[in-house]
Amino acid sequence: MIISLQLDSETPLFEQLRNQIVIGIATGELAEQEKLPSVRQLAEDLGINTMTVNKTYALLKQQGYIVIDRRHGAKVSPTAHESPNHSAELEEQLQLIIAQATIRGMDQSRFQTLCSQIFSRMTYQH
Amino acid sequence: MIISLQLDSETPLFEQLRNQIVIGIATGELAEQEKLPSVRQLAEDLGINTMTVNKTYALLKQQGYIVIDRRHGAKVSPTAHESPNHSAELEEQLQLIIAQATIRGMDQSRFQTLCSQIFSRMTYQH
Amino acid sequence: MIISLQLDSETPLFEQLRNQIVIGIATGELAEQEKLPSVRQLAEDLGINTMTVNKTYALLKQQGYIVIDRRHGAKVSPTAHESPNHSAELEEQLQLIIAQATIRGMDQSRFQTLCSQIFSRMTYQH
Amino acid sequence: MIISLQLDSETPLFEQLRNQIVIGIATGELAEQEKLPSVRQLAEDLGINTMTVNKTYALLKQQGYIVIDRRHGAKVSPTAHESPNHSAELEEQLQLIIAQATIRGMDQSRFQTLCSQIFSRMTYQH
DNA sequence: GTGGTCTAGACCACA
DNA sequence: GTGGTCTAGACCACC
Repeated sequence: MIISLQLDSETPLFEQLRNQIVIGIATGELAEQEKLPSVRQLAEDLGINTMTVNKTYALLKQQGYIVIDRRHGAKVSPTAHESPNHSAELEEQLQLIIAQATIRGMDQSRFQTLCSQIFSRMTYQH
Repeated sequence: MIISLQLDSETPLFEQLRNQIVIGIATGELAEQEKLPSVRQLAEDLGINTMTVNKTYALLKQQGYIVIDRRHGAKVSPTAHESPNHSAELEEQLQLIIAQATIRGMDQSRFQTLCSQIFSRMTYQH
Repeated sequence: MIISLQLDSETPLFEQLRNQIVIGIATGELAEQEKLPSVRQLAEDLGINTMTVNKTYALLKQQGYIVIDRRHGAKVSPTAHESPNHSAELEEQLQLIIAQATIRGMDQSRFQTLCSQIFSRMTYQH
Repeated sequence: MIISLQLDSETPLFEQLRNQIVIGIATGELAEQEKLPSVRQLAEDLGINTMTVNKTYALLKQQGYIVIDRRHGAKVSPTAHESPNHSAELEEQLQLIIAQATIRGMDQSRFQTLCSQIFSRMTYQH
C-alpha cells in the first residue's frame, strides 16, 4: 500500500496518515486482520518520527479501526464498529461538502455519479 | 440566519463560521447579492473577536463565496465559480467520508438516500 | 491544589497526573468551570515535559472531564457525563479491589466504613 | 475455573491473569490449598507464552497469594496475609474509583449497594 | 521483536 | 497568551 504525505499541508501528518490508512481499510488494500507495519518500520519508510506514527496508531485504535495486540503489533480491526454519533457527524460533513459542490454548480445527478465511482472502489466487506 | 459556534470544538472558530456561511449560501438562507453583517456587528453578536470574523470574511472572499466592497461591505458572490482544484479536493474529501461510512457498515443505497435528503435542503440556484 | 508525582512509579506520569486531577475535581478542589493551569505552566511547576501535560489534558478531554476552549485554555467540564460502559468498568475494578481486600481479611463492614470516609471527602455536586 | 484473556487490552497479559486468579481465590473457585495447573499446562490452555505464566506465578507468590512448592507445584496460600502497605494502596485505588463514580453521578447509596452485591459473591473464608 | 513513555527544544495555528 | 504538532533520540515493559 502506497502512502504519501504532504509535509507542507495544513493537515497534520498523523491525520493524513490516519486518513490514508482508513481509506486503505475501506478499499480492501489492507485486509481485515492484516498486520500493519511496525511503528518504527513505518516511521522509517515515511521518513517521519516514530512518535507521529505512534500517535496515529493510538488514534486509529481509539476509533476502533485497528486493534493492538501486544504479541504481534497492530492489526486491522476484525469487527465493524457502529457508532451512534457517527451518523450525525457524517451528515454534518456531507452537508458541507454538498453545499460547496452545489455552489460551484455541480448538480445532484453528477454528485451521485461521483459517489458511485468512489463506492465501486470500496471492497471492504464485513 | 442562526449561527452557533462551539468554543470547545476541534475546528477553529473562523472555520466553523466559514462553514456555516457556506451552508447558508447553498440553502438560500443567504440570498445572492445579500449583504452580510459587518465584521464588527457579527463579532459582537457571536461574542468573538473581530479578528476572527475578519479572517473568515477574507477566507470566504479568497475562495470566491463573497465579494467585499469597501463602500457596501461584504455581499454573497453573484456568480458560481468553478475552481479547477475543487473537484479534486471534493473527490478526496468524499472518498474519506465514504470510506468511513463503508467501514461502519453503511451501504451505498443508504448513503445515496442520505445525499438526496441533504440535496433537497439546498435551494441555491445560479 | 497540590500535585505530587512519583518519578519512579510504574504508573506513567501522565496517568498519575490524570488521576490526581480527576480526584481534584471530585473533591471539589477544582471547581466546575475552574480554569486549569496552562500546559506550559503546569509542566514547569511539576518539572516535567510539556508534552506529558499535553497528553494528560488530551486524555482528560477525551474522557469528558475537562473542556478545552481555544480562547481560555482548559476548564473543568461543567456537565456530568454518564458513560454506559462506565458501570461495567467500575464493577470490574471494584470486584478486583474487593477480592484483594477480602483475601487480606477485611470484612464487608470495615470496607463500607472506608468507603464512607472517602465519600465524605467528595464534595463535587452537579 | 474459566480464564479469559483479552489480547488487545491495555492491561498486560500477566496482570490480567494475576487478577483473575486473585478473584478466583476470593470467590472460592480456587479453594485454599488447591493446586494450580502447571506453568506449562496453563500456558498451553491459554495459548500464551510460558514466560508470561511464569511471571504471573512469581508475582502471585511474591504478593503472598500462592506458595510454590518445587515438588507439588503452585498452591493457593493457606493463610491470609495482612500487608502493611496494602491498606494505603487500597485506599488510594478506592479513592480514584469513587472519584470517577461521583463525577459520573453515582451517589453513595448506589455505590454501597454495588459493593454489597460484589461482596455477596465472595465466599473466601480464613 | 513490539508498542508506550518521556525529554528538550522547536515551530505553528488560533484568538 | 493558549494548545497542538513534530523531531531526534533515549529508555522501558511486554512477549
